[in-house]
Amino acid sequence: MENNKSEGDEMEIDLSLKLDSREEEIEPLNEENQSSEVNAKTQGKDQELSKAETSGSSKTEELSMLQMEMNKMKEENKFLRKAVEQTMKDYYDLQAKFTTIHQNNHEKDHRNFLSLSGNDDITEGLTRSPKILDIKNRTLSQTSQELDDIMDGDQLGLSLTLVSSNSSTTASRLVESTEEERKEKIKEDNAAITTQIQNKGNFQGGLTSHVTTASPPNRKARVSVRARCESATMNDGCQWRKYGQKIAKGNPCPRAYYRCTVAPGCPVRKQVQRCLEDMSILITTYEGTHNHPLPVGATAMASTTSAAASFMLVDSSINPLLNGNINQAVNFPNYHNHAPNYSHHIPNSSSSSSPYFSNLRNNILNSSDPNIVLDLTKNISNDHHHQFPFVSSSSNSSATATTNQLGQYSWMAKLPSNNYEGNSSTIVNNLFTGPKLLGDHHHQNSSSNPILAENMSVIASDPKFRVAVAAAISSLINKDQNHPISTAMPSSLGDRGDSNGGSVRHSQ
DNA sequence: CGAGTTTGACCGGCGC
DNA sequence: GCGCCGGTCAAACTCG
Repeated sequence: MENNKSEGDEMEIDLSLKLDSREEEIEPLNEENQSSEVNAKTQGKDQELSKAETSGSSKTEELSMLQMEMNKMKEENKFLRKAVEQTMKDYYDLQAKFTTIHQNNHEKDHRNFLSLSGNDDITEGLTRSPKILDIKNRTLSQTSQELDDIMDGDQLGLSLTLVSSNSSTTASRLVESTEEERKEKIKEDNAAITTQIQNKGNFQGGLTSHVTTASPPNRKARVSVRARCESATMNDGCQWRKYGQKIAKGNPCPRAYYRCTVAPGCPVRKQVQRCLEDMSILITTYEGTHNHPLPVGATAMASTTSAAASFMLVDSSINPLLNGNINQAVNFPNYHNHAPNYSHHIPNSSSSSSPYFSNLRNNILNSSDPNIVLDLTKNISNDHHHQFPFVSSSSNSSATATTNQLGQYSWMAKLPSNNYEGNSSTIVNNLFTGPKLLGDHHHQNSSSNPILAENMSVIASDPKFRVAVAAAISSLINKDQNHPISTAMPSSLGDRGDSNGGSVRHSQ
């Protein structure tokens, strides 16, 4: 199977995802067709097997087997391609909104507060939006209080905080700080730009991203991920070598230093440290950009990383259509099947030259030193039945992926089996069926759409997703700071364990 | 024996 | 200038 190399180059995403654009053009996505195709394939496979048993392998059978393999790959490619396209499209939209907010407010009050509440009810979304927007015109303390109220409230589910700081706050200190400390930091920093995207409702996972910028220029962007992880490190699909360990001030837990060993001279490093307040939380900080193609396992997450970036950058307060609509925040394939009017912006394949990308990057990079902390630890451990089985079973993740590419999207496993067997489009569409469902879910009854609720929590609690989010942002920032040699850093695939794809001595 | 880990030493930035 | 601290180096060690 061949990669669509030209497209991969343009998309700035490692398309060892094996997209087949030609097939895509010839066969527009059609769920019914896909279903019938899949059925036909499975039937054909059975027939092939029986033939092989009776008459042995012949060339014809071999050909048909290969053809089936090819068809299967085409299906996967179709799905992945949709995912990438949707990711890019949504990303542009979100970036544009972020830019607008940033420009409108950074002069008066360097703080923006965007909210993506899980309530998808558009009516309520409209009522919430003015409230959120009004924060921008409040005093700093008022804004901080607002932030605290929201963060402390049960509505907190998914949040993104972008902090543009003039202080000398270092990334490591930021990592070490607790949630309250970070909030405190936000309060104290008059130059902070805070973008908070929230998803209330039953989204169990919390996600907080802080982009902290310090004065010294030319510092590498960093992305820190706070995630619950029992193992020493989280598997992000790359190979790491530990080169040091230190006891950092303020945290008796040693901080381990790793550097990427996938390619010699790769500048990417990461720090791993346990959270002082909660030893079950692992803080992983990435720095630098890979100077090599990512491993196959890592590139499989490339589309997810973009989705994650978009996921955090939605400005629901501007666009009522986006309000509380997780589906539009996360770029999952075929979304426009449900919201055709929203698919107005199919991304230009040259993302690096896109003004949207440039603007977004500039917004962050203008602050000199972007550091991002992704906190996805909230409410995750409290609801174990929402945990996706792959999270705790690291090796299962990749094993599933070999069965089906969809297996790499661990959150899909919560879908009804009949959908899963049907086709990927149905799976995705059922996963996020739009604002209406989400809103109903929140305001009416949690049982109104238990599948959706589970899927939401699964997404946020999946370590892969967390790392993917970090990778997306890190990649975005580093592309401007460093030479955009590679794709998102770091891609993730699976939890730590024996799935590192290399020597057992390779650290993850 | 090679690759990865451990751990004390070293270096540079920063604040006082 | 001095000390603190984060980050890195590299020799010794461990492991398969």
